[in-house]
Amino acid sequence: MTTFGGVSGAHLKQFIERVERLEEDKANIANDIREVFAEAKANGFDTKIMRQVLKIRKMDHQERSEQEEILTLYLHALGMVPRDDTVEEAKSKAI
Amino acid sequence: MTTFGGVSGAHLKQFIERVERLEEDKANIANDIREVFAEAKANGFDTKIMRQVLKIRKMDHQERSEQEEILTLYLHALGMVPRDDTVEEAKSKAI
Amino acid sequence: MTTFGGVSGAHLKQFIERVERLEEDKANIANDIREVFAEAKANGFDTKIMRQVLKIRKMDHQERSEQEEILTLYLHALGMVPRDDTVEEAKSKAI
Amino acid sequence: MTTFGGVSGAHLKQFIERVERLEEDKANIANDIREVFAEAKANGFDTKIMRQVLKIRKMDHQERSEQEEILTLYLHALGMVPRDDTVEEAKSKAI
DNA sequence: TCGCCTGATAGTTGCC
DNA sequence: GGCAACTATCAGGCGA
Repeated sequence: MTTFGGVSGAHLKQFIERVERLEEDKANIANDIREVFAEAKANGFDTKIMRQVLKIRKMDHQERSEQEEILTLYLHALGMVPRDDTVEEAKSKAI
Repeated sequence: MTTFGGVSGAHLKQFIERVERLEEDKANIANDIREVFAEAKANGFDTKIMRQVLKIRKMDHQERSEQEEILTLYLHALGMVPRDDTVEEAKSKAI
Repeated sequence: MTTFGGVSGAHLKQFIERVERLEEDKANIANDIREVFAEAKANGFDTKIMRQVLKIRKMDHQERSEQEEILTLYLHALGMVPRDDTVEEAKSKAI
Repeated sequence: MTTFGGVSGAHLKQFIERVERLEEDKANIANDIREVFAEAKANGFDTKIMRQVLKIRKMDHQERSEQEEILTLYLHALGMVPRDDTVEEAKSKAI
């Protein structure tokens, strides 16, 4: 294997190309999102407001995640290591 | 269908949720990219250099795209509306 | 000196106004640029092509900068901390 | 003079380079602004809040400009073509 | 002239 | 904690 200063060129190339493929996928999805907004706009929706809605919903989810995290902390503090389904159960009750 | 102020809630919800699903996919891919960098780092590669390599490769691609675009612009400016294969031909000569 | 909550109003005002003056200068230059484009357009030049030319020239400069940077990174990675004139020498050979 | 398809290369080059010089100036000013923020930060100011202050002041100016514009419109509508100092006088009274 | 759309800019998040 | 990449917002330019 070709190496320069102890660096494997082939191995490096693998990593570089994996990142490039993933970034291509990410760019494609970004395009898809743009298309959804365009379609919504064509249907008379205000994209700026849609973005605000998305932001608020995201914050809600984050808040919920933080609450779940706090719940887990409490359970640990109480010596009650939560099984996943316990947390699920607790969450469903909390809703 | 339920509407508020002439806005279809159901229709809007469709768009919002489509965007949310796509953004979730995008976030997952961003995570994958982070993991690839972490793995490369664990294999002794310098992520700073990797990022630089990626940046240069990206700029190369962009520059090629830009130059193809300006070629098309020139052809239009000269009244030579390019058929696709004409552009392909010109590009291959330019290389 | 007047302070509110330990914040010096006068001192803050100095900074704010310096930024505002600079932003005014920046806006003026943006206007100058617009005027140059308008003048070029009045002389029959296609501004779209001009912008494309500018973009490519900018990318050329950036790419050169990026490549110099990665050369420096590589030299460091190889334990060859570059003196400035060494880099200059290497770059001139690379050209 | 060299021309391609009726396009003067030399003339175009003049415009391109004028724009590039102006953009360089603009970039320099942007750097200056960044330095002012850095200096303010080093003096204990919160740059995020500073930016908000700047935004609010900018909106105030815009609001004032709009009011001046409306005043001018009214004066015209009344057959009173405003001399500049008249407007200045009216504005100072309005404050 | 108005609306769209792309490019510039400001803000946020993640990395070092 | 500072810095850089990325994202979202905004304004100017273009075409209908």
